[in-house]
Amino acid sequence: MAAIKAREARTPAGEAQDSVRIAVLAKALAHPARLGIIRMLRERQGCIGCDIVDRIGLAQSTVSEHLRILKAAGIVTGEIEGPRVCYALEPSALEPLRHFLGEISAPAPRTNKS
Amino acid sequence: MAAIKAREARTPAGEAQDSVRIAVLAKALAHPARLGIIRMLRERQGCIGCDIVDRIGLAQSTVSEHLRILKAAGIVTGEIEGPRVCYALEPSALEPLRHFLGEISAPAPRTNKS
DNA sequence: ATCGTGTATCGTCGATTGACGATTGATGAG
DNA sequence: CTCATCAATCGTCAATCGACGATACACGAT
Repeated sequence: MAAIKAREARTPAGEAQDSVRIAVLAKALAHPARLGIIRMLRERQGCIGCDIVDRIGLAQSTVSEHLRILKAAGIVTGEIEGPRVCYALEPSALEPLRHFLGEISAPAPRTNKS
Repeated sequence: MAAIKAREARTPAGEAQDSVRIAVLAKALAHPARLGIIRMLRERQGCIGCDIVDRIGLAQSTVSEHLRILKAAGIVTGEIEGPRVCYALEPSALEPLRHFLGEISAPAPRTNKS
């Protein structure tokens, strides 16, 4: 997302790459409106269209933008269904973030580093 | 973080408030540098000071800012220890986010709403 | 008391985000 | 065909973010 100039950051390996992926997921969750959309999709699971706009209480274009971000992160999918679109949750997309949270809860990773 | 004008959003209850809290946590994780700091604190768990600056490869002021954000979210604590500061992880602070992730993985909440 | 080291804060800058209205694009109904 | 509806995109604007250097602050050592 910004590449970070990386003065000389020697991040261990593909860890940086992994961090970017997790950061994208976290950023997708970093807005109350998007959390509301996710919660709504969980309740009335399956297809929903413009109902989201009513429920969330933001302009249609704004909601559409939030949906775009969620889709870009892979957290929701949008299947075209006639004139409307059927949005659905894709919980597995959050696996990397879940894994990260699990990691940092672990007491000690037994790292014999330095 | 911006109050959202809330055209008329009738969010169920204190759910909005909860969403804000989770959003703050997610936002704190939404940057590769901050994820790197967290990972670093997990490895060399316990006190660390300016070592972070070296490891991350960003300016000292920038790292300090990231640490401020993490502290504001409650994810890390900074205990003053003589001339330096001892940072430590506070994994429990992420509990709301963890709970949210667990929720949306659940197949169906059996909500008899509308 | 002065110096050096390690942190925090300030001020600035460009880039990004979030919100909106207006417009455009599909698609099914009449 | 024409119309209505729903979704996506465009353009704009204020606010926030992320990075930096410079400066101020705190404390231990000399």
